[in-house]
Amino acid sequence: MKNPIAIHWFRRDLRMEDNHALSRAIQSGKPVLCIFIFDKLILDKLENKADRRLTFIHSTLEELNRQLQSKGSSLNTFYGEPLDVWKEIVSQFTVSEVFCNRDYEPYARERDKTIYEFLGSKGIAFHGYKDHVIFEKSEVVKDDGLPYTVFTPYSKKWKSKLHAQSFDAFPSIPSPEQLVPIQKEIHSLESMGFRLDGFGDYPAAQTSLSIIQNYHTTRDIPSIRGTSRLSLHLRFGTVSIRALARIGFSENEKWLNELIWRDFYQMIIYQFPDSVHRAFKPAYDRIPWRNAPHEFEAWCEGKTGYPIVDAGMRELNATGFMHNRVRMITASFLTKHLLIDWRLGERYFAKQLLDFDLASNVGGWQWAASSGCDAAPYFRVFNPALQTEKFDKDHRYIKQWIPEFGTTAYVKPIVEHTIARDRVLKTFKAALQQD
DNA sequence: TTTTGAGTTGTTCGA
DNA sequence: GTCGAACAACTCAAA
Repeated sequence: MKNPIAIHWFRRDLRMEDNHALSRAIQSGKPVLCIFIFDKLILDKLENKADRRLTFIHSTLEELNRQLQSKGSSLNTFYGEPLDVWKEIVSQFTVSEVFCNRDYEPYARERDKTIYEFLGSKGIAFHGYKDHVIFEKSEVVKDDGLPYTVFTPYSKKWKSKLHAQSFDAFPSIPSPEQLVPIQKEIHSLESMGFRLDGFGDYPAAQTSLSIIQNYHTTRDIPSIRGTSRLSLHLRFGTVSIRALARIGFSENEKWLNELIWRDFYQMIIYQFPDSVHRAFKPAYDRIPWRNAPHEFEAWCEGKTGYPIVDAGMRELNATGFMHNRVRMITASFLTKHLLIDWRLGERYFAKQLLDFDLASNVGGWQWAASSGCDAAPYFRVFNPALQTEKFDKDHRYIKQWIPEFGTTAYVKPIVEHTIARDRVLKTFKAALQQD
C-alpha cells in the first residue's frame, strides 16, 4: 500500500501564496496533491462556449500548473460531477485528508456537505478553512448572538474585532519534497466542449496605491479609473483578502469599507440563503412587476434611450465589467423605471459579469430594488439625467460606449422619467400597504 | 422591557 | 442658484 497523501482542493482560492487551506495541507506533513474540479453541473449551464470566466479560470490554472510543475508536481484537474470525481480520486489515490477553503454560497455548501459525507464514509477527513473573507459566518454578530442585517453597526463591530493577526499571511508555497511527484497537463477547454474567449485582457491582480488612496474622491466617476478593479481577483481568489485588508486598514478607511461590505454580503448569504431567490423583506415579493419582454431586451442591449444606462449595459456586454456607480444606475432603472423584477436583472448580470459573485450581486440588486437588507428606501429613484450631471457631466463615459450619442441614430427614450417615477411610487406603495 | 437614535451610494419641491 | 424638508414609516441595534 502506498503512503497516504493529503489533497488540497482549489475552488475560489486560485493562488499559491497566503492560502489558508493549502498551508494547512502542507503542515499535515503528508505529500500534498493539488486538484481542481471542472464542475459539469456548473459548466453545463454556461450558454456561451467561449465563456470569459472559464477562460480566466483556465489561464489561472495553467499558471498554477506551471508553478507546481517547476517543483516536480502538477495541478491535477478533473471534469465531471464533483461526487463522481471524488469517487474516482479515492480509487486512484490513498487519501487520508482533504483540505479546502470554505465557500458560503448555497450550491457550494450543499456540494461540500455531500463530499464531506462521502469522504467520511471512506474514513477520510475533510477540513474546511476560512480564507475568502476576514470574518465569516457568526464571527461578527450582535450582542444577542444573532446576525446583523444593517451594515453600519456590522461594520463597527467588524472593525472592533480587527486584530493584526487577521491580516497575517499563511505560509503556503510548498517545497518539492512536500508535493506528490506527478506531472500532468490540465484539461483543455476543447475537451470539455468550450473554447478560449478571444478578449483575453483581464485587469491585473494588483492595483496602484494611489487609486486606493484617492478612492473616496474618484470612485464615482465612471470615465476615470478610480476603482481598484480587483473584484475579479477577489472572486477567484487570485489575490488574498488579508493582503488587501491590510492595505485598506493603513491607507483608506472608505476603501476598507468596501471590503467590509463584501464580508457583510458573504455573511448574509450564509445566514439567509433564501435571499438568493426571495426578497429579503417579504412584502416586496408582492410587487406586481411588469416584466415587459421587449423592455427587458432593450435594457440588456443598451437601447433604452437613456445614455448613462445604455453606456453601462454596453460596457458590460463588451467587457464583462461595469463601473460600480453605473451598476446602481442600471439596476435602479430596470427595477424602478421599467418595473422589471430584480431577479431578471440579477441573472443577466450573473451571465455577463466577469467578476460575478452571487452574494454581492444579489445584495446589490436587492439594495437597488429596495427589497434588501439595509436597502435604499423605495421612493429613492435614481434620475438618470441627474446622475449623468453629477458623475459624467462632460459625457466622456457615455461617448466612450455610445458612438451614435447625440445623433439621430440614437434611440428615443423607452419611457418618460416623470411618468415612470410616478408609476413605480404608486405601484410600490400599493403593494407594500397590503396586509 | 422600553426607549431612543439611526439608517451606503437620492430626488423633488418650494421658499 | 441654494437650501431644507418631505418622501413613509419602519426596523434595527444598543443602551
